[in-house]
Amino acid sequence: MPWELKADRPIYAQLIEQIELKICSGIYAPGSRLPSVRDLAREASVNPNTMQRALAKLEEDGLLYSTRTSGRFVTEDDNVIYQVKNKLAQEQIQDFLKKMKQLGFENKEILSMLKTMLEEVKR
Amino acid sequence: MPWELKADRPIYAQLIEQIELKICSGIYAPGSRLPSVRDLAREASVNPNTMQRALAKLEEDGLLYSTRTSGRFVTEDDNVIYQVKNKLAQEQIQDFLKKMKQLGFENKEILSMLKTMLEEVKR
DNA sequence: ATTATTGTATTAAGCACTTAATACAATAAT
DNA sequence: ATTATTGTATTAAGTGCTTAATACAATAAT
Repeated sequence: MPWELKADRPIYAQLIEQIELKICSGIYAPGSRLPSVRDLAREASVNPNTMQRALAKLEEDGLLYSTRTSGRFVTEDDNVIYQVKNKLAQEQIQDFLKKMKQLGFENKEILSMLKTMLEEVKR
Repeated sequence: MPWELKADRPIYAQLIEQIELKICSGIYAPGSRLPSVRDLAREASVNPNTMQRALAKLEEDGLLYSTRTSGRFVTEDDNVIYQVKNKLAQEQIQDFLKKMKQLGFENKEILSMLKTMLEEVKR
């Protein structure tokens, strides 16, 4: 999964989101080591400072921790990850429902449109 | 519905979205006149230039049109609105599903979580 | 005709984000 | 001990967003 960075939002915020996703989905496994700031920055075609900023935030949230020179690691605490994963999911659902209702769709419509989309994606 | 503007994204982009929503949901009815740029800007606590920028974009998309001095109006073309409404809905659904899958949820889970949330909101 | 209101354009300043270049601090590897 | 790699910090410059102040253009209302 490559890095997807759009210009309509601060890059550091997008980096936070995408790294969060990779941790919650297990792509970055608990306890595993991340590439170095410099490597991650190169990978994402981003300035190291920008990547550092994103990582610092995730560290603040407890998803990552860093040791002085051996690198930066995903937390081993499964519970922290689980909590974040569910928090993000709840937010996604609520935001989605809010937007759809603002657009003027009813619960039934939302559900049926979603089901339709799920069927289509299967194929 | 008041104006909700967060600091994590360009204001003009948020204005575009929210006005789009109001048009698609009929809060701003087809053919109806919008408040003036200055009034809208005051209403949203935003600089007139910023509001102007958002309106210009919506005009470009065909949702609005302006006459020199009698103001700015929502298009009378129901079809244009319908198209935009559905395009936005499709985007919402796809983005939502993408994020949820990246988080590691299966179709079944997504559907059941959504249903649960819909039940809760009812109350 | 005059006035007020509309959309529109311009210029300048402040701010946050981003990049760039560089340096320092700590320690694992040698 | 030395070296390389790690995270971290600093300073400066460029860019885009936002605000502010102002002016102009067109026309509906009077």
